[in-house]
Amino acid sequence: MVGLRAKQKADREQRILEAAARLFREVGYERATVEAIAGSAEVSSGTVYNYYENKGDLLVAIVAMEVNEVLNAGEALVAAPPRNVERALFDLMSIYLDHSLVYLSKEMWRHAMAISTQRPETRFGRVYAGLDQRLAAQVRRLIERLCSDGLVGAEVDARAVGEMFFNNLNMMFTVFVKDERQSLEGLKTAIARQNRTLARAILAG
Amino acid sequence: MVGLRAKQKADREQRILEAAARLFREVGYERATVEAIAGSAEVSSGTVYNYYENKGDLLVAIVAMEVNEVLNAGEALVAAPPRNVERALFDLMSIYLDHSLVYLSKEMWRHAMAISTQRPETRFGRVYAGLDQRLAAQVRRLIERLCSDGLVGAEVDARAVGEMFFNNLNMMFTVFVKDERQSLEGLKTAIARQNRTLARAILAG
DNA sequence: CTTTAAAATTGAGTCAATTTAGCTTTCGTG
DNA sequence: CACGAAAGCTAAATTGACTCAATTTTAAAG
Repeated sequence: MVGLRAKQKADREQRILEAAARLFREVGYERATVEAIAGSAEVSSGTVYNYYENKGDLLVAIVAMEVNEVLNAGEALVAAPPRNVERALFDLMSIYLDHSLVYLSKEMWRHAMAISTQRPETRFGRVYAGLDQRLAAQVRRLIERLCSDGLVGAEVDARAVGEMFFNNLNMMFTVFVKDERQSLEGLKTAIARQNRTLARAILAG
Repeated sequence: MVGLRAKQKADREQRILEAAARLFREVGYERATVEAIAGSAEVSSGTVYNYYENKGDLLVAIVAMEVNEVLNAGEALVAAPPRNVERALFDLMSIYLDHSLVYLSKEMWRHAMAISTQRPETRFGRVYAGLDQRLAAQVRRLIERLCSDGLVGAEVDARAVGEMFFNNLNMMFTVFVKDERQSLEGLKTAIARQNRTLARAILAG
């Protein structure tokens, strides 16, 4: 990172992303036109497309920040999980959920999910799917860890069970962001109830 | 349904829907322009908007046909399920999945899912969510039925368990339609594996 | 300090969904 | 049957994401 060009480039890229993040939150993803984002970052709309393939890429950059933070926080928990299966699951999911609306509004999540579904083969789609997979893998590793700690029966198919917990979480979160009225607390309570049966079933002994 | 106007109206609506279904399949949802659909139905693009709020509404009309058929087929199974929990679940899910690509391509499913996520408050979003809920309810009722048949333990939280099976199915199906290479057989095998642990855990006795 | 080529920016233009304004057809009524 | 209103149609206008050819800026060499 030397030379005027490199500095200006990084600067502009940053300004564009900040402008997008602010406008997405203020007026929503759809009503934030690329023109307005460009104007707010003091560049032309064409320049936005030098840095980001399309409008959605601006969104995935924000989602990636969000998910990377919770993945890091989750890693600490997986390394030393509570010695109680239900509690460990609840704590990990709480890390994900409590952080989920810090950078992104529900509306932004909806658009991010929609684009990743609509265009799985684009950069956006692949990045988003990759983030999802890393979350799923983390849940799976928690189960595996509890298994090797002897809290979960050794005969349990940790992979299958981990996937099921994650898929259920993911779908519940999807329903959550589609409903502006639902609260995070309500969501967490519902998921805890759903997890209970399976969590108890896999207890060792 | 009397008078020239009413007849023409029904006729046009039908022609537009048929043209849309054909073009969506032939060239894909995105490349099927409203202009082309209108042309194929021998009306102007503005007329399409008299019958359907937007392009997505054409898609939801097709999805609704699809889902209603599997709901009916599923009802028969719930009324007299196999006397084996894993088998009953597998059979119900097979009804859903085996039928899933009859009217809709994967690409059409992706767009349907995306739009319902993006705009949950529109007619499309509400209709789609309603169909999802009816499917979820059917899975839940299967569990409840197996419970009252004595195959599933009476202490089991049938609602929570049913939701978990359905959410897992739904998320696996979402991943399936995002990947053109994945086969229906592969999907069914993966889901059966995931279901196994929970299905065995809720057995009576 | 020029020159030059590569890199970056710009904004006018394209494309497809949706909206609109005005015209045409149908229908009920006297 | 003729009239006015309502319903429905169409072509044209609008909108916003995205492209691209022309222009400007930068950095390196002489």
